[in-house]
Amino acid sequence: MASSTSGSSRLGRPARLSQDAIVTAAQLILDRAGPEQLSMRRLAKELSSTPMALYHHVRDKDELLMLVLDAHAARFSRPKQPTEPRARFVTAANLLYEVLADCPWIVEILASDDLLAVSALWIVEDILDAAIACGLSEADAVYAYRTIWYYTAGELLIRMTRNRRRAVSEGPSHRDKAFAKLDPEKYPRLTSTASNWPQLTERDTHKRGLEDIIDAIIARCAK
Amino acid sequence: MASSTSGSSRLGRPARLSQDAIVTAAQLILDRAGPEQLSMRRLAKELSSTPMALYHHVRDKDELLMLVLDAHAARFSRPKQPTEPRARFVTAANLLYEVLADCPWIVEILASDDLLAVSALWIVEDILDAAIACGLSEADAVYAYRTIWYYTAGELLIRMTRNRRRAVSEGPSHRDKAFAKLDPEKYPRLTSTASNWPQLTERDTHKRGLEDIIDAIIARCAK
DNA sequence: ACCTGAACACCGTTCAAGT
DNA sequence: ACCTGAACACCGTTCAAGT
Repeated sequence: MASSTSGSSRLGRPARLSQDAIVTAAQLILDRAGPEQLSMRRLAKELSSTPMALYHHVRDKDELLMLVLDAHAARFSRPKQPTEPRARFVTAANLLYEVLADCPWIVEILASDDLLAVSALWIVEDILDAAIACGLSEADAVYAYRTIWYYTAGELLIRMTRNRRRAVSEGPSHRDKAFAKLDPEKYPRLTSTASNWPQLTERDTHKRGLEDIIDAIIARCAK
Repeated sequence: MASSTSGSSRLGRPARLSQDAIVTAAQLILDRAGPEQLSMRRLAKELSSTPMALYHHVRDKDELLMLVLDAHAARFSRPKQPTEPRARFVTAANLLYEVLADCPWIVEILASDDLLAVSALWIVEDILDAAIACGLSEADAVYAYRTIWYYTAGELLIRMTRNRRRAVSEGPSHRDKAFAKLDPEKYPRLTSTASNWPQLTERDTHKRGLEDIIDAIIARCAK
């Protein structure tokens, strides 16, 4: 009875679904339609299956998101580190950002779990290692990592919500409208800097921020 | 026919609901039950009303959240600033954190809108002003504010999701389990710093991070 | 073991109607 | 003007049943 299908020498009939197929389909939805479009129901539809079939391969939605992050991080290979300690630190920290910057759905994971996909652990490892190479103690290295992580997560969060807004409504954003009716008497600084707020080169700016933070931590820990 | 109720000299009958009452009730739910418990339906129930009645006083849930943030920020009075520029900068930046640190529901707003509640504008104003007093250009002041804001938002986001986790399940967190089965060969730094990760004095640590960031930006912009 | 259909207990929001 | 009930178009997840 088994393996009546032509060519296949596997035992039993193949499962219609697999964790791999589910994760791949989820990534497709996230990339094409955004995180708010990813529901178990829609994912099932995309796979020509039923919502409940998914729960046979994945514990719940949180685990699914974690698996997606894992698959994403696995696509990045661990690069060779510069030898000069500070450059190594900056490179490692920037990589954390680069790995996450292109996936807007990451916020969904941030909001539901720690960021510790197994495939991404080497990023944390490299940052800690670079920090220690710069002369920081282990406790200071952890502190440095955390500062960098907060800065990065915050940037991602804000940028993603701005993108979401833009996608939803084409009109002026809440912030634009708020700026428009600022009282210059009460808020002179906000008024005069208004033209500086529309930001452009986000990636470069983030890297500059990282360098500032790293230099500050090195300087304080050295003295 | 009007004002047949004893004592009241108002015209017409009083509205059963008001924006104020709705916002107050929403704050109560957020403080007592957390952001994931705040739904229009539950809020209506708390007010002995129907979900749809709310929409007469509030455009949608996003606007409601914004109003809640506004009411929260309005409870803080603008403090006197120190005269010394750097101390002013640190104080102003730290205040941004203090205003937000006690409201775990803030993340819900971060994820849905810019943080520009009208009542909170003076915080941004003070940070910009302090930065300029430290000798930064207007463009650099905006950059400094943004760096501080990302750092703060990231900290809030991560801390809040950790609290949420803890509230849901009492068992060891995802991160604790991940640390437990780390391969020391592959991740020596992560392994040896593991004991440094359980963090305690978050508020002090955040302030230290702020000082580091501020010093770095001042230093780079000065040279 | 793997999958299905129906159901549970929710969401935010719209619409047409009531006073 | 203010409020209501019913409905629309969704969620994640559980349960009992099918092969």
